[in-house]
Amino acid sequence: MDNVTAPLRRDIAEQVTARILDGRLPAEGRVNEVRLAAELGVSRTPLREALVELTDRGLLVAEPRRGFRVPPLDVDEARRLYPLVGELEALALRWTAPQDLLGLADRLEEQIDEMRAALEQGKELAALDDRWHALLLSACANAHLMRLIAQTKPLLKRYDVLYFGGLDRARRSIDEHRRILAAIREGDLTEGARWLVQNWVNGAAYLGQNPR
Amino acid sequence: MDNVTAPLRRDIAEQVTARILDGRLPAEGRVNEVRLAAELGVSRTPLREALVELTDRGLLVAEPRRGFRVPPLDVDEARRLYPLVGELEALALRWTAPQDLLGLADRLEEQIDEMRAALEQGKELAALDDRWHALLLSACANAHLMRLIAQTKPLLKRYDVLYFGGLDRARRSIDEHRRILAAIREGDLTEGARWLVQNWVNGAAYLGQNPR
DNA sequence: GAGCGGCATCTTGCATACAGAACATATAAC
DNA sequence: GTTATATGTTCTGTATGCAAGATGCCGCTC
Repeated sequence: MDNVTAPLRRDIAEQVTARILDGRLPAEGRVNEVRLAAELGVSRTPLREALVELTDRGLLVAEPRRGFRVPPLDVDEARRLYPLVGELEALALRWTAPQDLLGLADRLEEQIDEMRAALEQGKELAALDDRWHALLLSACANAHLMRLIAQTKPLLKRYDVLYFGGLDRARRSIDEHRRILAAIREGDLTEGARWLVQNWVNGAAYLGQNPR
Repeated sequence: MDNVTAPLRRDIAEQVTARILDGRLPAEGRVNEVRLAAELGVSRTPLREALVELTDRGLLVAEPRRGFRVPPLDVDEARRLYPLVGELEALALRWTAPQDLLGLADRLEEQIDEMRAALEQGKELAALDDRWHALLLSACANAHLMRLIAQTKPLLKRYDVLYFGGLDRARRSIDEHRRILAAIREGDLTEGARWLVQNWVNGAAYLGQNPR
């Protein structure tokens, strides 16, 4: 698919994103361009292009003459981000052709079964959950909406460390997925969208207390 | 407020955006970095940072080893963008504190009156319309949603040239604004959001035929 | 006349260089 | 002891340099 060599700033943006999400670039900390460039084995030029990109997505903030900073963790921000992603995904669901969704239904069900199995075995569900939502939205033709979703979701990952859902949350989420699937099979996308929003709003409900 | 000097890429991004919107950088055309940098009187480094930014916002596309291109005009894209902006603004309206909206009501009404006066004098309404929507959303506290809106709206401006609404559309739009304001005063944000979506969806309805 | 190959040129992508602003440390004044 | 100031260092923001891939032109072949 991608037969041409991707520009370096793409890799760099991913690596810097990973460092922000796992805390190697700590919240509130400033980004030292020369040091980071050295660690990544690249020069400052493509690094800065990547940093500009991440700034536009909200993963960094730029302060003139002071470079780039990792924004502070803010539970209030997280409580707003979960519903935002929920509404964006709901929109994408409502704007997907119902017959395309029906074509995905069997695979969506399979993945729900996999999640139940993983839950019983005590495995981590986050990756499976991401995959399910990605499949659900895979038929949405609104490229710009999909771009907004892709750019917003990483912001949430910063708060996964605060996330104390446990089994309770997992069971509830799987149940919500089943309801979304049922609504799709009945052709009621409005109902499906409602449960999709719920799925994300409930996610926010399981956020921990103020982290600082 | 902004007592520090803004980085050069901010100005450049604005100027390049202007050139895309008014056609000095034509659709389908490639961006020649050395020429554009010379015309703007800057070097390629901050120019490229600006181009990366605009690419992330969808105003440009990047092709590896071929630089940046202005994406083609696509009426289907426009027909999807108008409702998208509508839904985003509706979300912002629903997530604004009702009392804050009430505080804006008088000014919103004044601006509607200005628009009516401008309409009778045959003046251009686009700028007034932009200002009204900006005021309407000015109290929304969801920074990330506001960022998405700010990044998406410029994409629409590319299609203003295709826009043949005329007086009919203008009158209808002003009426929709009045209904939004009435809903705000009644405290019915759901109803206001519905009309706000309508306002944008109707905008798309006035798009011209296929441009190519 | 149409298609193809080779060569010169142009352009991008990345690396490096440099000037000025921000920062830190230490010294001086009170 | 605390605050202010001076100065050297660090870091960012922008400009410039360079190598490799893309583009275009010319002539050749059929």
